[in-house]
Amino acid sequence: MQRTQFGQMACSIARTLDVIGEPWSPLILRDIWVGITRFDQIQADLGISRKVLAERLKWLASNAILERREYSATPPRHEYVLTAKGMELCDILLVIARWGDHWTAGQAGPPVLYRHHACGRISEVDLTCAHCHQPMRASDVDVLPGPGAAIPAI
Amino acid sequence: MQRTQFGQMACSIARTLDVIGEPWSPLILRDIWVGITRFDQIQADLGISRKVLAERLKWLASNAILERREYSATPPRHEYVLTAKGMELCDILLVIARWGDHWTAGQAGPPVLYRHHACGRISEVDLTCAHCHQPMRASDVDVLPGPGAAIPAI
DNA sequence: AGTAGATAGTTCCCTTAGGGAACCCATTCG
DNA sequence: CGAATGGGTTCCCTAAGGGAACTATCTACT
Repeated sequence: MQRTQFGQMACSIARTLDVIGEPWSPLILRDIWVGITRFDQIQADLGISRKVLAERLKWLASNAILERREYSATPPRHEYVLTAKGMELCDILLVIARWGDHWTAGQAGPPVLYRHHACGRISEVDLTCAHCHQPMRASDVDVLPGPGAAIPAI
Repeated sequence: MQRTQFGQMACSIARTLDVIGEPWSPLILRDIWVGITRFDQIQADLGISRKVLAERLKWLASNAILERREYSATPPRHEYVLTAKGMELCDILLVIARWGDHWTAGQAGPPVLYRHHACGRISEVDLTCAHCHQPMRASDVDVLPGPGAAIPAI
């Protein structure tokens, strides 16, 4: 398909999508996040083609999102674990899941719930301002060119 | 490519990706968010194929993310505006951009900055717990099956 | 009147990425 | 020994993305 590469754009969104923007990547990340860490487990859970799964895992590992770790030498067995960089990517999943819960769950209710370690309650994320701690949503901000703006694009 | 449809999975992440998971969709959303709202403007800004852009806009409009609005009758001219549902999707972009700023910006610095309306400062989002208002990151939660969990998947 | 330009797409062909099944190889279990 | 498990790789087929050309409508200029 000779797909356009996003990595060279002067845009943090495009550059992030270059890493996890391909179909399946976020779902693979989700599986590893919740503890589905082995090749065959992920393949069975998602129903993804083995070929595509192998490609994605290799790509994510080469971008330091995942680490391929041997947990048994004989027979050689591997699992994939998140790096710190990869764990921070999962923050995005939390926000994606919240939108899906709000807009696509229907009367059945959300498929999963999130329990917050700090307070022990079933909760959801709020987006707040790092400075004033008030809600900070997409509709609450102005977007301005920053120092890395080669071209005036986001 | 006979791509697998995510919409039927019992997973809010998969269902959200079914709406905006295809390549380009998040970047189209971003453009409209920051005020690039007309077909040719978006096409020029992103360098996307006109065919794919037309397909994406039609899909996003049919999913009530965007609205196609006539802003001039003679000649007939249209722009695309975000619905409330679409504006909430942009919250995801805010978090995606934060990750990109942290991990891909390099020494040039972030390409764009975000000014928070409430406090007027250049800031970034924090993810906090809706209950206890402490930080709530992907590493701070347990994932449990919820009422809509047909299959025990996230 | 004729022509150029802007807007918003649609149509065409070509290449390549994803799907799916089969295959491979090493080790361990019964 | 044969079967099962884990972790992939290889093959072919189809459909999705890229890119350029084409269409259509109205406005503005010469």
